[in-house]
Amino acid sequence: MNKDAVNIYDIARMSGVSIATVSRVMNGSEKVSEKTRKKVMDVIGKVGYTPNVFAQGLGLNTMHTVGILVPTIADQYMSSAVAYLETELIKHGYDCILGNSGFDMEGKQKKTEMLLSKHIDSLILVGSTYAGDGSDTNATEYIRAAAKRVPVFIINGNVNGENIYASVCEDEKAVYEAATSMLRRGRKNIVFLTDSHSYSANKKKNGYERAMKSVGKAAKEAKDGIIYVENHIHRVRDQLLAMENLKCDGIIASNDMIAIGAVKYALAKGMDIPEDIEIIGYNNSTLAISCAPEVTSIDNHTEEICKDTVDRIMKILDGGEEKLSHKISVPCTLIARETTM
Amino acid sequence: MNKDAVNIYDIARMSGVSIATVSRVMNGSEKVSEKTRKKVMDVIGKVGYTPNVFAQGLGLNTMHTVGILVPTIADQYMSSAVAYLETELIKHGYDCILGNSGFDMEGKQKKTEMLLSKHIDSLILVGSTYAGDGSDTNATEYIRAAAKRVPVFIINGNVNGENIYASVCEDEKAVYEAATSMLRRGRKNIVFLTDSHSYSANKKKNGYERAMKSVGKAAKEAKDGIIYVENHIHRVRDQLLAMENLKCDGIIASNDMIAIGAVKYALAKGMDIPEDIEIIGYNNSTLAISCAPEVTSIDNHTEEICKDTVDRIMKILDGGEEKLSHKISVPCTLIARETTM
DNA sequence: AATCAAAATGTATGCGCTTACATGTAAGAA
DNA sequence: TTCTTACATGTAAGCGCATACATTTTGATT
Repeated sequence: MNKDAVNIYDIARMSGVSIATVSRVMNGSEKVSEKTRKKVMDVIGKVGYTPNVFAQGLGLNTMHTVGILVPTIADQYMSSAVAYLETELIKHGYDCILGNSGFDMEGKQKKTEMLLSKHIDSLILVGSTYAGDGSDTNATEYIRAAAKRVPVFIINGNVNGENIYASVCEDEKAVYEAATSMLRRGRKNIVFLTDSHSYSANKKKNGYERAMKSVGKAAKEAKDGIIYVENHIHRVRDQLLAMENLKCDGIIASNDMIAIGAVKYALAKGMDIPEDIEIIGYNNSTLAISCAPEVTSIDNHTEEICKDTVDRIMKILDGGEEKLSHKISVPCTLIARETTM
Repeated sequence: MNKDAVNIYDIARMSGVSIATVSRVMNGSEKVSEKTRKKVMDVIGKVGYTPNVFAQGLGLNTMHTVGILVPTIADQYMSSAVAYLETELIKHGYDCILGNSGFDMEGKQKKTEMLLSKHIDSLILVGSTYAGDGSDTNATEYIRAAAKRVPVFIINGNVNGENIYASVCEDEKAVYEAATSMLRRGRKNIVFLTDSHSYSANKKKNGYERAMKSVGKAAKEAKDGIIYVENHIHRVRDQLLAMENLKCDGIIASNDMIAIGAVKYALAKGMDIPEDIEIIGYNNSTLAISCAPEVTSIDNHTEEICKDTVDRIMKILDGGEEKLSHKISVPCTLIARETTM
């Protein structure tokens, strides 16, 4: 069906040179006289030749392509990250192939295989480097395997190993500070809502627990303040409404979707926001400002992290094997809105 | 960097057969004795051989890959469409390559080239088949060019031509009915908010205009009810607030983001929703329920359309050249929530 | 004009795979 | 046992390109 028809031999014949010369022209080699270059380019311009990437790849074993793996693209955070990454990669002449893995190990593994089989030059994993069930045992095994083939970059996840590089945001600190500021404003019962056991979710939980302990709560009490919910506005609301002895005046959520569920809960309870209850979301996504009241949220600088990640990829791919630090951290920023005092 | 090392010759040698036999085993040819098949599979299982897709593609000129082009993946509608498409394509053994084109013609054209150069078996365009400025002159030229190479499928867009297939939703009708129902409830001043000149946006505008005319409004008046805004919650709100002589008791928006901007406007004005003003969004996305009050929205059945599109692609790719209708329509559904009576 | 270095161009090989065609082999028929 | 046939396997060509190496051309120098 896809018939390119015109190949390098055609161009060579039509412009009266050898295929080597055509190849040189295509690749901008400097060992071509201006005259023949022009001659060849004219022919190409006329008949519209595009090199066959398969043939190129076969010889060079590279396709100038980066694979991006996300658990699901139908998520604000993921899709915006992909958009940033793609924009940045294009600038450097790289295309990207997307893999939508789902949250389960098997999907991730299969999609990683798929991407590798397409001879990507590097692999980017966005978020969720853990299996959905929280197990970590061999969850990272497939990542290490991938890293034997191409450099692997992880955005907001963490796996140590040869040829693996991570860019993370300081989630632990951000949640700790958010919780601490609530405490400072006199909140007594703060809970943390999350739907995930991902690396990043765990960091947030740690930040929450640390803040709770810092005001004298027992470890168990701090842990009990963590409530697992589904990543769905109405389900969060309903789950909280169903918890009869839930008494809280502060909520921190691991993403904005959940935070909005919390807002709906508070509204359903007839509480005043932020007087009766403060709520802080995460990711500072469009969702945060779509709600009324608009939700205070922690911005994790996705764009910055993505840009930085691409820069580092290029350092490895283009440039020499200059040593890169295997992990960099970016601080988060609290964006105050109407759900906090 | 990416060293597969083990190739078909290795496997052939290790299992004491010819490369042709290995190839037959890999491709499930029936002309292989059970014994040798097993022998080869054992070796493959042991050393982990994966065929080089370049080499395969060179010979076969297909990569079992479909290209998906979106103006931007950082958009609820687009990203969910991509997720549906990808899920469906995988089931049929096809991978997908994503192209993020931007809304301008040049980007679309370049990205289309990129995707085609990757030897996709088919191209899917999601939404926005028009140039951002509303011009249509040669906007569709690149699509027709692409269609000469592979079958092109358009989701929620419209281009006629050989080898081009479109799946659209009945936007015109949906908006007409939404507006009509508002009118029936006694609304006098209904406006339509949009940020786009896309095919689908134009259909919605037509539906609005038709509804207005049906209650005796002049053509000009109907046209004046269409207000162009930016696709950003706060900017929509501010733009509406800035229109001093805007008096309306009904708003229909071409997507949920804009609808929420309208909600914010109404709230800022101190209006009661839906008593003083009714608001209807479009796409029935997560945004619609993230707002308070939750926004009535028109569901355009993205999942259904995507599934259907993939089915049709497969009919063409796998099956024979059975004739497909070049355009199918799916009706929309109004999901009533708190912003309408 | 003769010489030589540098620049331009051409030739030929290999990348890993699929597949048409050639060859070999085992089972059934005579 | 010998021939036939169907089935199993092997051989080799070609997909389109980049590139090392070989060859030719150019132009500067003597």
